[in-house]
Amino acid sequence: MVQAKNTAENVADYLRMAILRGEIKSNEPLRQDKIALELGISKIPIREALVQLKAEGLVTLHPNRGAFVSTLSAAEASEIYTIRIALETVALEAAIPRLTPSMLIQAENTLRVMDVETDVARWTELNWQFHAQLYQAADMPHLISILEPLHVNVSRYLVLYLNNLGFQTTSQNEHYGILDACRIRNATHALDLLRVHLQSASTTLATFLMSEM
Amino acid sequence: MVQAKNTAENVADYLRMAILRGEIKSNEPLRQDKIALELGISKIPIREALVQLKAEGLVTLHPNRGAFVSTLSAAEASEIYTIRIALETVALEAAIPRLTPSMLIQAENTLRVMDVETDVARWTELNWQFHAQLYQAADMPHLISILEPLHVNVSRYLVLYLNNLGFQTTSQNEHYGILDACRIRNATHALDLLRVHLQSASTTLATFLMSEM
DNA sequence: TGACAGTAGATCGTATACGATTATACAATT
DNA sequence: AATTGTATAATCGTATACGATCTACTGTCA
Repeated sequence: MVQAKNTAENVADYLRMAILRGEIKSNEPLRQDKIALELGISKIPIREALVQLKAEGLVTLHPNRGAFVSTLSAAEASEIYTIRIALETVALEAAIPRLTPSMLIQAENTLRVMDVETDVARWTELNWQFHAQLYQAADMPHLISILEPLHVNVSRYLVLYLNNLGFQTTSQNEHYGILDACRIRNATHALDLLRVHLQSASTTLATFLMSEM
Repeated sequence: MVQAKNTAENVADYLRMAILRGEIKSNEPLRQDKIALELGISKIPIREALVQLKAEGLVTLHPNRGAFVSTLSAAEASEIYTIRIALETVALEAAIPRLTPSMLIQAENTLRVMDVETDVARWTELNWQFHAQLYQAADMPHLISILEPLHVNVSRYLVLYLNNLGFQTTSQNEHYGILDACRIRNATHALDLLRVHLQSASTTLATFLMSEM
């Protein structure tokens, strides 16, 4: 059954996408009246959407002053990756013995699509899709629901420099390596590769964030 | 600066406490009109509070049907503890080299208060306070903000059987052990004790939840 | 000139009102 | 008896309206 979404959830999706695609930049205010006018609705569902986005870490709410797109400091980015490494290794470890052949094929298909995807925002979506497909087998929905916003929160910065470097190629090689290790059920190796994969993304992002500020 | 809270946040605090103290039981509906009448306010801030509590995992929202206090299955409880073990060991490891003497004394004071606390709801609050005091030194606010709702979400079940067993005594012994290991900066030992501590809480809770359902 | 008070406009926060959706009770039908 | 249909009540969702708060600007006074 597909849950019918109310207006607030649709607004949250709309704003999340706008933030992710960089259409609304860091520290920019999200004016309730303005968004309401834009979407042709009232402020009520927008306020609820903002509470939701606050929980995801995408916006910061200042009482009586409004909502602002949150900024990620280098320290915060590194903290998020530390959390991701801790949780994603747990997820992958639990997943590996449960991965079915069809799951592995689906994950590989995602990588194939990523190989030829040029839109960076879409590429980061697929990036999470690949990881999530593997973690799905762990059957830990709560863990996934914690990981997803963490991924979203850093990926909006990743898109800013993805074009420049050979990051995508390196990242893809690491992805194929992880997938191969999963296929032969070599958990130790898969976890090592995943740690290196996330760690390298972490340092790349931290370096980028420091150079910007 | 102490953030001035708006009505929605106060409502969230009020409802969270009511759920935690068992005044509103699992699966019970949270009627917007009823709560609004009770508190003498309108539904608008209540709806925002419910979105917040949904993010914390305390309530489940069904579109057009209302909000209900969420239930924890044995599987979900065990998943939450798996997440907590992964994250709390990371936090404690980062914290140990940074713990100051005054922090250690404050944590010990919390344990002393717990020794004589008879109200179980208050005891679980202090329990989290003890853990959080240690983790604070890690300087990882995002990690703490993920851990807190996880702790809150299981503690409302812990209070249901805390009275019966010798759980509190065992738990306190483990707490003092962890604190001692922190004091002598023996990270390996502290992490081992923490893992055992959480694991035993996990199995106790899982057993309890299965016997209830 | 610089600090401050006062005011106007922008924006937020929430009470009220009402249409939309869902639940309930009960009659009609098979 | 079980099922379907319908009226009614309960509840949710959101638009509108307005008071409260904040921001920016202006003019006053030292």
